[in-house]
Amino acid sequence: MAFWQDGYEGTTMRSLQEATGVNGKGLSNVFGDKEQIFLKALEAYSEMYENVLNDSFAIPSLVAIEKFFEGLIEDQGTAEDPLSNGCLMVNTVFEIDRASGDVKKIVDQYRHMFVVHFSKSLEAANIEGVDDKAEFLVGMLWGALLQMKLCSSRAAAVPMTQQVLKTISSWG
Amino acid sequence: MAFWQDGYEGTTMRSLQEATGVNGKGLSNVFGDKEQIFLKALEAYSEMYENVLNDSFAIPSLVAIEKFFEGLIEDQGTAEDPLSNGCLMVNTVFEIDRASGDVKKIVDQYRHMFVVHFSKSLEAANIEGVDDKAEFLVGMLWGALLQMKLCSSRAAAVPMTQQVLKTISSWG
DNA sequence: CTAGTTTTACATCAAGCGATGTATAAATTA
DNA sequence: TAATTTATACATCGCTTGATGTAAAACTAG
Repeated sequence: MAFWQDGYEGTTMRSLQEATGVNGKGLSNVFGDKEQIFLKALEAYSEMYENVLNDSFAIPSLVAIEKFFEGLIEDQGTAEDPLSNGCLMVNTVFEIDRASGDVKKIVDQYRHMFVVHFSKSLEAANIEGVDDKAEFLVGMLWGALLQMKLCSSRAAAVPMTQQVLKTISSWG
Repeated sequence: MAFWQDGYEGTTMRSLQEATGVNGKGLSNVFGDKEQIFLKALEAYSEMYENVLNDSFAIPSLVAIEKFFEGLIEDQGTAEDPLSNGCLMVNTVFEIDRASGDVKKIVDQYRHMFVVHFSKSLEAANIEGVDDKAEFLVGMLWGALLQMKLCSSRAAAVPMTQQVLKTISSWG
């Protein structure tokens, strides 16, 4: 996705035309202006990760959480590799801070998606302080993503991820 | 600082003129082009935080680390409030990913600054696995910053920060 | 085959950008 | 005070952007 690679400002209508093969007039007629297209892209991204999380947390448990964080630092090498372009939602928050409420809303529900899955897994494991610990885990996720972004290296998040795994196992 | 508030792309030469009161020609003559001005701003920001950290970690200890994280979630309400505009360095990484090596270098040494201070404090407390734990703490810092940014609320980082404090005290 | 409609490719528009040139005002020095 | 240098205010340039208009091409229906 063009927005993922170049950001919102970095993506021009012309580059969108090249990337999609759809003509400029066609893009405008079907989707509307640039912001509308971007919102569609955000929604598509969110849905994609919703499917991924539904899969990872099909059986809510501590093991699911551990597997999730282990997966973070594994070299995926795919187009969806968070390292290559980062998380589109996180990128978006930083780029269009003052953006329309629509963007904020989509990002918020994206964040909430992680909180819910973490909470369910913690609950299933009969752990106390579910809400706080879920927030902690989400924070760790952001930390790992940022660490990888800052260092341009997936390995940079290994030490902190290992510490998280230790903490999680101390809960069980 | 204008770059802090509006980002690199969002800051125009004209807004810089208004903000500084310095004329456009003067800005160009003294600093050079826009990127040079931005690099100067980054360096100034880094130096500012260098002083803050030197102060906070004047006496390297676990207590210093704890105080640092407690300070994160306290309402500062100042112009340097990380919540208002976020961390300039983090913002920069997201905005100009493909930027010149100069930017990357400054951001890297900024990150390193935190690692060093955390490491020294952990060493002073005679804790094993200093390097990994320092990386963990830095990751937690990014996580807290991002959490605050995503939720537009300093309080949003409270649960995870408390968990970090628990983890730290478990080391001591 | 032809008339009507949709899709495509390209041109064009106003606006905003960074950068620079050009006169005027201020300051400094002899 | 007069001459020279420095600093300021404003205009302008070339470029890129998002958006839209226009004309040619492709497709569809009768």
